[in-house]
Amino acid sequence: MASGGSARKPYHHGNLREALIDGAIAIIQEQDIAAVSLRKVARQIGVTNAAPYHHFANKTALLSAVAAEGFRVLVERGTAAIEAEASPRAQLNALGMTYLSVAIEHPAHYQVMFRSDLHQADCEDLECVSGDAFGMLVGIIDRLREELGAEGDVLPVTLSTWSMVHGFATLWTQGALEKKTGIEDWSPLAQHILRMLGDLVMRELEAMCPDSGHE
Amino acid sequence: MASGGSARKPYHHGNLREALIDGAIAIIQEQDIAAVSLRKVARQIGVTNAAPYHHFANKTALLSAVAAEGFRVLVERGTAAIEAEASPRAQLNALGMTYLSVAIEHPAHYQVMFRSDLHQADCEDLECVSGDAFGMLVGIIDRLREELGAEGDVLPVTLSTWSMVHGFATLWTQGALEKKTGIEDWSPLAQHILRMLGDLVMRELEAMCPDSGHE
DNA sequence: CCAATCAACTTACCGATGTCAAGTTAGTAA
DNA sequence: TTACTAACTTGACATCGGTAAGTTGATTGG
Repeated sequence: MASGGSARKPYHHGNLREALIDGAIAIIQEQDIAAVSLRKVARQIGVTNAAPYHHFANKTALLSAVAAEGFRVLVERGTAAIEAEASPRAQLNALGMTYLSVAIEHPAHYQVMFRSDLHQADCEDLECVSGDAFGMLVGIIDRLREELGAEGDVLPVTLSTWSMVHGFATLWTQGALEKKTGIEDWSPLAQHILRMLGDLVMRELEAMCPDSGHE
Repeated sequence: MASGGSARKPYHHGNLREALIDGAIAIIQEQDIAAVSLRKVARQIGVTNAAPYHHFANKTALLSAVAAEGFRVLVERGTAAIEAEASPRAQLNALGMTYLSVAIEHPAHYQVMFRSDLHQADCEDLECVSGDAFGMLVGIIDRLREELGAEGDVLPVTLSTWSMVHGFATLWTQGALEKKTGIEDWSPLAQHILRMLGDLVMRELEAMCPDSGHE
């Protein structure tokens, strides 16, 4: 939507929807989820209270869009990390570190992604792109299974992986780990944990091979 | 509630502090964190807007007390579960299931426990009792280490355990796992994951034994 | 028995928020 | 030019967290 190239502020913003998403993300990055209000975002853009309601049904709709944008970044960076590695095992590790980097570098944005109480009930876009993110992990585990010749349901292994990485991310971003352990740098600890996690996945999948001796 | 035996509502409530905590928990159980407001809690108890401020500095102080109460329940049930098992390995599994039961049976209360943005900055009571909860896990891992004769830093193993269980709890209570997998009953899946996690802990600790062959 | 004290509670208010109804503006298509 | 419509504004409502100042009533010292 153009609305003319004049320098004076036009009646129609021209790109309010994206501006609202960007504005909300900016507040989230610089401050907090609690600091986000529709009125403040609108004010910063130079538009009145009610203007956002012509682009988002309510606050949760805007935050759903913010969450979706976060998943989009996660998928983008995750895909790049996966493609940079050859073996599925290395890909799993790379995806884990990328996931944690995204989460810990943008803690508030990460929280919006997983606080379902902030989301609209049935936001197709969000469900789709979060599904894509989950799909990256599913894909790696599946390639690993093929490589090893494992048979059976890999869902529990997949979910345990997601759980551990997500748990570490949330505990760290909430400050719980730093407070309890005094550790300041998350990266070495994360590497250690991802190594253990990778071993777990490998062993579980190996145990699922027909010739492994286990049932 | 003491404050004289007359049936008429007395000016002094007599036990407002605990009534506020119980009222907030009730709203959290029946509805949502977002449904909790100081005014609504006060209203249900039959007291005015400003009354809670004589017992709690602000809303976060009340929610910190609510969170602490949650950790107290967790420690109580966790301790009972641990004492019901003989081997550290079984204790680890029992503590995991108890943790997940508490979290999933009271999802909103569990969120309050780990949403540090809802807590007061330096709530000694909360830090103390949440430390006790972490201590249960630390204790089990330590007994396991002694039993196996492992040497070295067990913190990474401990944190990976906490991460996985906490991650599963948060993903489940946010509805992410149910939505992504279609699984309705968390318990069998949790048992499977806790078994894998127990194996991970055992193997890592065994690898830390002086005679294990690994460095 | 009385007066002083003090914590517990109330009243009245402030600014901010999410949301809505109704009106206004400005592009666009006939 | 006219009609239509999406985008935006105005103004309002109920509710919220929080504060200042006043009121109540139990306790205590004399």
